[in-house]
Amino acid sequence: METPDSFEIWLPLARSHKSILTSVEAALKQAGLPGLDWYDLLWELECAGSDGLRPFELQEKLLLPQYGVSRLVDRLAKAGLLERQTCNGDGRGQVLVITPEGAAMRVRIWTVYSDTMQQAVTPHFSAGEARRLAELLGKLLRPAPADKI
Amino acid sequence: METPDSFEIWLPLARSHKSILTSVEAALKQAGLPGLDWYDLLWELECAGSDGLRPFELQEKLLLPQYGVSRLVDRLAKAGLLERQTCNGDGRGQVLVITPEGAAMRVRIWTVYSDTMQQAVTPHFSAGEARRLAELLGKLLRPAPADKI
DNA sequence: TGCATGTTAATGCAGTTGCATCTATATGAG
DNA sequence: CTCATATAGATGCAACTGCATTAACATGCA
Repeated sequence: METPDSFEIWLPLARSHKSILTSVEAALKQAGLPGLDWYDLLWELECAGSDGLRPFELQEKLLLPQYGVSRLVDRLAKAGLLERQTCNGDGRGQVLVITPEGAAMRVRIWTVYSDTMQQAVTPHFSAGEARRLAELLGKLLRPAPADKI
Repeated sequence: METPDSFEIWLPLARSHKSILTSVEAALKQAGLPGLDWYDLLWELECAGSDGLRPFELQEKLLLPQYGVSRLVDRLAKAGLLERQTCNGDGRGQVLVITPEGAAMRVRIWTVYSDTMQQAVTPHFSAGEARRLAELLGKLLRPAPADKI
């Protein structure tokens, strides 16, 4: 039995990612809701609570480039979903805090997001398979064991 | 032991996808090569050989919207990597055929793509894990068993 | 044949992204 | 304190994307 090369992982990963993402974004658009980039940002802000987050912290959490965060934040702020507060202690920076409207929007997105996702993923797996897949995908995220690089 | 919900699959899937994709695109840019969208198109054309492919066939294979293919093809054509041939039998359509330059470019991209991918994926898994992960991801692509929808 | 309907592909426009650069503030050495 | 350097965030411009629409051809039916 052969060792699969990395493309036998990457290829289905990329394709299923694209296909699921397309479904979810279509469902959100259908519902007149903003896309997953907004959701992800709102989620992080909501987790951070009233302490808020600095843009550069979002950058790390969301794996976005600096200007990506800058503009995304701009749009969410214009939509009233977050508030920019001046950062005492660092005059260059700012602190981003979710508004009640932002939190409400996150929930609205969530209902559609969650639903579509469930339909796209669940039917393909038994409980055991799902658990194993989640576990294996987790390994892809964590830093690789030092001896294998 | 609990059944994981679909997000325990989607979340690491989305994150690892983004992170791997970013690595590969960065490596390609670094090497002065075009991105993966160009690669994917060239690959399909090369597979199709001298028969070529119709744009709407690419659309299905690449999971791209119609206008996406139209413009991507435009760019590749301008770069001389494919040729548009008139389609005898359907005056609306055209047949896209890869040029020798296109095939050469595909190989150049491949060396970087393949290399970066290998580094991003391989260290995380044993051979058995890799095989299992590839298998499970495959299930996500194929249509779900009818009785589970 | 003549016309209604469907299919293939292109495109104008507005919104978004990537890249490079820029401003403003912070930090540390002398 | 003063200057060099580093960091936080914004922005101009060109390229790209999504959406809606359009043009050109195909197909089927009266």
